Amino acid sequence: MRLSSMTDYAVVMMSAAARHCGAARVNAAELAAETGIPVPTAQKLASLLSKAGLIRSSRGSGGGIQLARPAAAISLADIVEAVEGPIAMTACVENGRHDCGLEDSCAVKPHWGAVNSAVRGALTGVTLASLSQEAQA
Amino acid sequence: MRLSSMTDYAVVMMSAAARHCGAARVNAAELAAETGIPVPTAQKLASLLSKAGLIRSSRGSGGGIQLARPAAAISLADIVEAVEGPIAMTACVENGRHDCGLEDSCAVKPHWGAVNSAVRGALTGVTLASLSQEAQA
DNA sequence: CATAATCGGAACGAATCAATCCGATTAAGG
DNA sequence: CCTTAATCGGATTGATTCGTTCCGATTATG
Repeated sequence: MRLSSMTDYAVVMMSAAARHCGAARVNAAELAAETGIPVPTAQKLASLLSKAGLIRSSRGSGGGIQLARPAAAISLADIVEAVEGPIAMTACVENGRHDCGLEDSCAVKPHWGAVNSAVRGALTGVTLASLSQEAQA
Repeated sequence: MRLSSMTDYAVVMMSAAARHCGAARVNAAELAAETGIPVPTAQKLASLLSKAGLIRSSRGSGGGIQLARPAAAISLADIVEAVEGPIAMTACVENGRHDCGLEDSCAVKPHWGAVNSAVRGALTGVTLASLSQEAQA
Protein backbone atom coordinates (compact mmCIF):
# COMPACT_ATOMS: atom_id res chain seq x y z
CA MET A 1 0.00 0.00 0.00
CA ARG A 2 2.83 2.30 -0.80
CA LEU A 3 3.74 3.64 -4.21
CA SER A 4 7.26 3.03 -5.40
CA SER A 5 10.10 5.52 -5.16
CA MET A 6 10.01 5.93 -8.91
CA THR A 7 6.44 7.15 -8.72
CA ASP A 8 7.29 9.46 -5.88
CA TYR A 9 10.12 10.95 -7.91
CA ALA A 10 7.86 11.21 -10.93
CA VAL A 11 5.36 13.29 -8.99
CA VAL A 12 8.08 15.60 -7.71
CA MET A 13 9.51 15.90 -11.19
CA MET A 14 6.15 16.67 -12.76
CA SER A 15 5.51 19.25 -10.09
CA ALA A 16 8.82 20.91 -10.89
CA ALA A 17 8.00 20.80 -14.59
CA ALA A 18 4.66 22.44 -13.86
CA ARG A 19 6.42 25.36 -12.19
CA HIS A 20 8.59 25.71 -15.29
CA CYS A 21 5.58 25.67 -17.54
CA GLY A 22 6.33 29.19 -18.67
CA ALA A 23 9.73 28.20 -20.02
CA ALA A 24 9.13 26.38 -23.25
CA ARG A 25 11.55 23.52 -22.67
CA VAL A 26 13.49 22.33 -19.67
CA ASN A 27 15.96 19.48 -19.96
CA ALA A 28 15.83 16.54 -17.59
CA ALA A 29 19.21 17.36 -16.06
CA GLU A 30 17.96 20.75 -14.97
CA LEU A 31 14.92 19.28 -13.29
CA ALA A 32 17.13 16.70 -11.64
CA ALA A 33 19.36 19.42 -10.22
CA GLU A 34 16.38 21.30 -8.82
CA THR A 35 14.63 18.32 -7.29
CA GLY A 36 17.66 16.35 -6.14
CA ILE A 37 16.69 13.32 -8.22
CA PRO A 38 19.67 11.43 -9.72
CA VAL A 39 20.16 12.42 -13.35
CA PRO A 40 19.85 8.92 -14.90
CA THR A 41 16.70 8.31 -12.90
CA ALA A 42 15.24 11.56 -14.16
CA GLN A 43 16.04 10.51 -17.71
CA LYS A 44 14.31 7.19 -17.22
CA LEU A 45 11.27 8.91 -15.77
CA ALA A 46 11.22 11.30 -18.71
CA SER A 47 11.07 8.33 -21.04
CA LEU A 48 8.17 6.75 -19.19
CA LEU A 49 6.23 9.99 -18.89
CA SER A 50 6.82 10.75 -22.55
CA LYS A 51 5.57 7.34 -23.64
CA ALA A 52 2.49 7.83 -21.49
CA GLY A 53 1.81 11.10 -23.27
CA LEU A 54 2.02 13.28 -20.18
CA ILE A 55 4.99 15.30 -21.44
CA ARG A 56 6.35 16.27 -24.83
CA SER A 57 10.07 15.75 -25.36
CA SER A 58 12.25 17.56 -27.90
CA ARG A 59 15.55 16.04 -28.92
CA GLY A 60 18.70 17.67 -30.14
CA SER A 61 20.67 20.48 -28.62
CA GLY A 62 18.50 22.97 -26.84
CA GLY A 63 15.85 20.32 -26.44
CA GLY A 64 13.99 19.37 -23.32
CA ILE A 65 10.58 18.45 -22.00
CA GLN A 66 7.35 20.26 -21.28
CA LEU A 67 3.91 19.31 -20.06
CA ALA A 68 1.69 17.94 -22.79
CA ARG A 69 -1.43 19.08 -20.95
CA PRO A 70 -2.29 21.85 -18.51
CA ALA A 71 -1.42 20.95 -14.95
CA ALA A 72 -5.09 20.94 -14.02
CA ALA A 73 -5.74 18.22 -16.61
CA ILE A 74 -3.12 15.84 -15.22
CA SER A 75 -4.17 13.75 -12.25
CA LEU A 76 -2.16 11.74 -9.79
CA ALA A 77 -3.70 8.59 -11.23
CA ASP A 78 -2.22 9.44 -14.63
CA ILE A 79 1.28 9.67 -13.19
CA VAL A 80 0.91 6.49 -11.18
CA GLU A 81 -0.32 4.55 -14.18
CA ALA A 82 2.45 5.95 -16.35
CA VAL A 83 5.15 4.67 -14.03
CA GLU A 84 3.65 1.58 -12.39
CA GLY A 85 1.19 0.46 -15.02
CA PRO A 86 -2.53 -0.07 -14.48
CA ILE A 87 -3.81 0.45 -10.96
CA ALA A 88 -4.59 -3.04 -9.71
CA MET A 89 -4.57 -3.91 -6.04
CA THR A 90 -4.17 -7.63 -6.62
CA ALA A 91 -2.60 -9.89 -9.20
CA CYS A 92 -5.98 -11.54 -9.80
CA VAL A 93 -7.23 -8.74 -11.99
CA GLU A 94 -4.09 -8.61 -14.10
CA ASN A 95 -4.75 -9.88 -17.57
CA GLY A 96 -3.15 -13.18 -18.37
CA ARG A 97 -1.95 -13.97 -14.88
CA HIS A 98 -3.48 -17.08 -13.40
CA ASP A 99 -1.05 -18.09 -10.69
CA CYS A 100 -3.34 -17.52 -7.75
CA GLY A 101 -4.21 -21.18 -7.27
CA LEU A 102 -7.73 -20.36 -6.17
CA GLU A 103 -9.20 -18.64 -9.21
CA ASP A 104 -12.76 -19.87 -9.15
CA SER A 105 -13.15 -20.78 -5.51
CA CYS A 106 -11.99 -17.34 -4.40
CA ALA A 107 -15.04 -15.47 -3.11
CA VAL A 108 -13.12 -12.23 -2.73
CA LYS A 109 -11.99 -11.91 -6.32
CA PRO A 110 -15.19 -10.38 -7.74
CA HIS A 111 -15.01 -7.52 -5.26
CA TRP A 112 -11.57 -6.20 -6.11
CA GLY A 113 -12.89 -4.30 -9.11
CA ALA A 114 -14.89 -2.00 -6.87
CA VAL A 115 -11.90 -1.47 -4.61
CA ASN A 116 -9.71 -0.57 -7.55
CA SER A 117 -12.26 1.91 -8.78
CA ALA A 118 -12.53 3.53 -5.37
CA VAL A 119 -8.77 3.96 -5.03
CA ARG A 120 -8.41 5.15 -8.57
CA GLY A 121 -11.15 7.68 -7.98
CA ALA A 122 -9.33 8.98 -4.95
CA LEU A 123 -6.17 9.47 -6.99
CA THR A 124 -7.98 10.98 -9.96
CA GLY A 125 -9.40 13.66 -7.69
CA VAL A 126 -5.92 15.05 -7.05
CA THR A 127 -4.62 17.17 -9.91
CA LEU A 128 -1.07 18.21 -10.61
CA ALA A 129 -2.14 21.82 -10.27
CA SER A 130 -3.18 21.31 -6.66
CA LEU A 131 0.06 19.46 -5.95
CA SER A 132 2.08 22.34 -7.34
CA GLN A 133 0.46 24.90 -5.09
CA GLU A 134 2.58 26.12 -2.24
CA ALA A 135 1.83 24.80 1.20
CA GLN A 136 -0.64 26.88 3.17
CA ALA A 137 1.08 25.93 6.42
CA MET B 1 0.21 0.92 -6.16
CA ARG B 2 -0.36 -2.71 -5.45
CA LEU B 3 -0.81 -4.29 -2.05
CA SER B 4 1.57 -7.10 -1.19
CA SER B 5 0.78 -10.78 -1.56
CA MET B 6 0.68 -11.11 2.19
CA THR B 7 -2.14 -8.60 2.38
CA ASP B 8 -3.97 -10.35 -0.40
CA TYR B 9 -3.70 -13.64 1.44
CA ALA B 10 -4.76 -11.97 4.67
CA VAL B 11 -7.96 -10.73 3.06
CA VAL B 12 -8.75 -14.17 1.68
CA MET B 13 -8.00 -15.74 5.03
CA MET B 14 -10.19 -13.28 6.92
CA SER B 15 -12.96 -13.89 4.46
CA ALA B 16 -12.69 -17.61 5.07
CA ALA B 17 -12.68 -17.03 8.82
CA ALA B 18 -15.81 -14.92 8.46
CA ARG B 19 -17.61 -17.82 6.82
CA HIS B 20 -16.55 -20.02 9.75
CA CYS B 21 -17.81 -17.50 12.24
CA GLY B 22 -20.39 -19.94 13.51
CA ALA B 23 -17.74 -22.45 14.47
CA ALA B 24 -16.15 -21.20 17.66
CA ARG B 25 -12.56 -21.83 16.71
CA VAL B 26 -10.84 -22.79 13.53
CA ASN B 27 -7.13 -23.50 13.44
CA ALA B 28 -4.86 -21.84 10.94
CA ALA B 29 -4.03 -25.10 9.18
CA GLU B 30 -7.70 -25.67 8.39
CA LEU B 31 -8.08 -22.23 6.88
CA ALA B 32 -4.90 -22.77 4.89
CA ALA B 33 -6.29 -25.98 3.45
CA GLU B 34 -9.50 -24.28 2.41
CA THR B 35 -7.95 -21.21 0.89
CA GLY B 36 -4.84 -22.81 -0.63
CA ILE B 37 -2.53 -20.54 1.33
CA PRO B 38 0.72 -22.23 2.45
CA VAL B 39 0.45 -23.31 6.05
CA PRO B 40 3.50 -21.39 7.37
CA THR B 41 2.24 -18.26 5.67
CA ALA B 42 -1.16 -18.69 7.26
CA GLN B 43 0.50 -19.02 10.65
CA LYS B 44 2.47 -15.85 10.13
CA LEU B 45 -0.66 -14.02 9.06
CA ALA B 46 -2.49 -15.30 12.12
CA SER B 47 0.24 -13.79 14.27
CA LEU B 48 -0.01 -10.42 12.59
CA LEU B 49 -3.78 -10.32 12.64
CA SER B 50 -3.82 -11.36 16.27
CA LYS B 51 -1.37 -8.65 17.28
CA ALA B 52 -3.51 -6.13 15.43
CA GLY B 53 -6.53 -7.24 17.43
CA LEU B 54 -8.59 -8.36 14.46
CA ILE B 55 -8.76 -12.00 15.57
CA ARG B 56 -8.62 -13.80 18.89
CA SER B 57 -6.29 -16.79 19.11
CA SER B 58 -6.57 -19.66 21.54
CA ARG B 59 -3.51 -21.76 22.23
CA GLY B 60 -3.29 -25.32 23.33
CA SER B 61 -4.97 -28.38 21.95
CA GLY B 62 -8.31 -27.64 20.40
CA GLY B 63 -7.31 -24.04 20.00
CA GLY B 64 -7.66 -21.88 16.96
CA ILE B 65 -8.68 -18.43 15.84
CA GLN B 66 -11.91 -16.51 15.48
CA LEU B 67 -12.90 -13.01 14.50
CA ALA B 68 -12.57 -10.50 17.33
CA ARG B 69 -15.25 -8.30 15.82
CA PRO B 70 -18.31 -8.80 13.62
CA ALA B 71 -17.40 -8.93 9.96
CA ALA B 72 -19.29 -5.70 9.34
CA ALA B 73 -17.02 -3.92 11.83
CA ILE B 74 -13.79 -4.95 10.10
CA SER B 75 -12.75 -2.86 7.13
CA LEU B 76 -10.24 -3.48 4.40
CA ALA B 77 -8.14 -0.65 5.80
CA ASP B 78 -7.84 -2.52 9.09
CA ILE B 79 -6.46 -5.60 7.39
CA VAL B 80 -4.06 -3.60 5.24
CA GLU B 81 -2.70 -1.71 8.23
CA ALA B 82 -2.39 -4.91 10.23
CA VAL B 83 -0.15 -6.52 7.62
CA GLU B 84 1.66 -3.62 5.97
CA GLY B 85 1.67 -1.05 8.74
CA PRO B 86 0.23 2.46 8.51
CA ILE B 87 -1.14 3.49 5.15
CA ALA B 88 1.41 5.93 3.78
CA MET B 89 1.86 6.54 0.09
CA THR B 90 5.34 8.01 0.45
CA ALA B 91 8.29 7.62 2.78
CA CYS B 92 8.13 11.33 3.58
CA VAL B 93 5.26 10.94 6.01
CA GLU B 94 6.86 8.03 7.82
CA ASN B 95 7.93 9.04 11.28
CA GLY B 96 11.65 9.22 11.78
CA ARG B 97 12.61 8.79 8.16
CA HIS B 98 14.49 11.73 6.70
CA ASP B 99 16.33 10.28 3.74
CA CYS B 100 14.43 12.11 1.04
CA GLY B 101 17.15 14.68 0.43
CA LEU B 102 14.62 17.38 -0.35
CA GLU B 103 12.66 17.67 2.87
CA ASP B 104 11.98 21.37 3.07
CA SER B 105 12.24 22.35 -0.55
CA CYS B 106 9.73 19.69 -1.57
CA ALA B 107 6.51 21.45 -2.50
CA VAL B 108 4.60 18.20 -2.87
CA LYS B 109 5.19 16.89 0.62
CA PRO B 110 2.39 18.84 2.38
CA HIS B 111 -0.21 17.40 0.02
CA TRP B 112 0.41 13.72 0.65
CA GLY B 113 -1.61 13.77 3.83
CA ALA B 114 -4.78 14.51 1.89
CA VAL B 115 -3.99 11.75 -0.59
CA ASN B 116 -3.43 9.25 2.18
CA SER B 117 -6.74 10.19 3.76
CA ALA B 118 -8.56 9.79 0.47
CA VAL B 119 -7.13 6.35 -0.18
CA ARG B 120 -7.67 5.27 3.38
CA GLY B 121 -11.27 6.41 3.15
CA ALA B 122 -11.78 4.34 0.05
CA LEU B 123 -10.49 1.26 1.83
CA THR B 124 -12.42 1.94 5.01
CA GLY B 125 -15.64 1.93 3.03
CA VAL B 126 -15.18 -1.73 2.16
CA THR B 127 -16.13 -4.05 5.00
CA LEU B 128 -15.24 -7.68 5.46
CA ALA B 129 -18.93 -8.51 5.42
CA SER B 130 -19.29 -7.20 1.88
CA LEU B 131 -16.17 -9.07 0.79
CA SER B 132 -17.56 -12.31 2.17
CA GLN B 133 -20.75 -12.05 0.17
CA GLU B 134 -21.00 -14.36 -2.77
CA ALA B 135 -20.54 -12.92 -6.22
CA GLN B 136 -23.72 -11.70 -7.85
CA ALA B 137 -22.36 -12.64 -11.28
C1' DC C 1 28.98 17.99 -43.39
C1' DA C 2 30.78 17.70 -38.63
C1' DT C 3 29.60 18.50 -33.92
C1' DA C 4 27.24 18.37 -29.63
C1' DA C 5 23.51 17.40 -26.75
C1' DT C 6 19.59 14.87 -26.03
C1' DC C 7 16.31 10.77 -25.52
C1' DG C 8 15.74 5.61 -25.62
C1' DG C 9 16.71 0.98 -24.18
C1' DA C 10 19.61 -2.63 -21.92
C1' DA C 11 22.65 -4.51 -18.10
C1' DC C 12 24.36 -4.59 -13.23
C1' DG C 13 23.93 -4.38 -8.16
C1' DA C 14 21.24 -3.84 -3.97
C1' DA C 15 17.33 -4.11 -1.11
C1' DT C 16 12.98 -5.75 0.06
C1' DC C 17 9.68 -9.28 0.16
C1' DA C 18 7.80 -13.93 0.45
C1' DA C 19 8.26 -18.49 2.06
C1' DT C 20 10.17 -21.81 5.31
C1' DC C 21 11.95 -23.79 9.59
C1' DC C 22 12.69 -24.33 14.60
C1' DG C 23 12.03 -23.09 19.55
C1' DA C 24 8.93 -21.31 23.46
C1' DT C 25 4.39 -21.13 25.44
C1' DT C 26 -0.10 -22.86 26.76
C1' DA C 27 -4.19 -25.61 27.58
C1' DA C 28 -6.26 -30.04 27.83
C1' DG C 29 -6.19 -35.00 29.18
C1' DG C 30 -4.71 -38.99 31.98
C1' DC D 1 0.57 -33.47 39.17
C1' DC D 2 2.72 -34.95 34.85
C1' DT D 3 2.53 -35.96 30.00
C1' DT D 4 0.91 -34.93 25.60
C1' DA D 5 -0.51 -32.19 21.81
C1' DA D 6 -1.20 -28.12 19.30
C1' DT D 7 -0.48 -23.55 18.82
C1' DC D 8 2.04 -18.79 18.58
C1' DG D 9 6.51 -16.23 18.02
C1' DG D 10 10.86 -15.04 16.00
C1' DA D 11 14.94 -16.00 13.04
C1' DT D 12 17.00 -17.79 8.68
C1' DT D 13 17.24 -18.69 3.57
C1' DG D 14 16.10 -17.90 -1.21
C1' DA D 15 14.01 -15.43 -4.89
C1' DT D 16 11.95 -11.54 -7.14
C1' DT D 17 11.57 -6.86 -7.92
C1' DC D 18 13.24 -2.31 -7.68
C1' DG D 19 16.58 1.31 -8.26
C1' DT D 20 20.64 2.83 -10.35
C1' DT D 21 23.92 3.17 -13.89
C1' DC D 22 25.95 2.91 -18.47
C1' DC D 23 26.00 2.81 -23.58
C1' DG D 24 23.90 3.37 -28.27
C1' DA D 25 20.57 5.82 -31.59
C1' DT D 26 18.52 10.10 -32.95
C1' DT D 27 18.27 15.02 -33.99
C1' DA D 28 18.92 20.02 -34.27
C1' DT D 29 22.64 23.26 -34.67
C1' DG D 30 26.97 25.66 -36.49
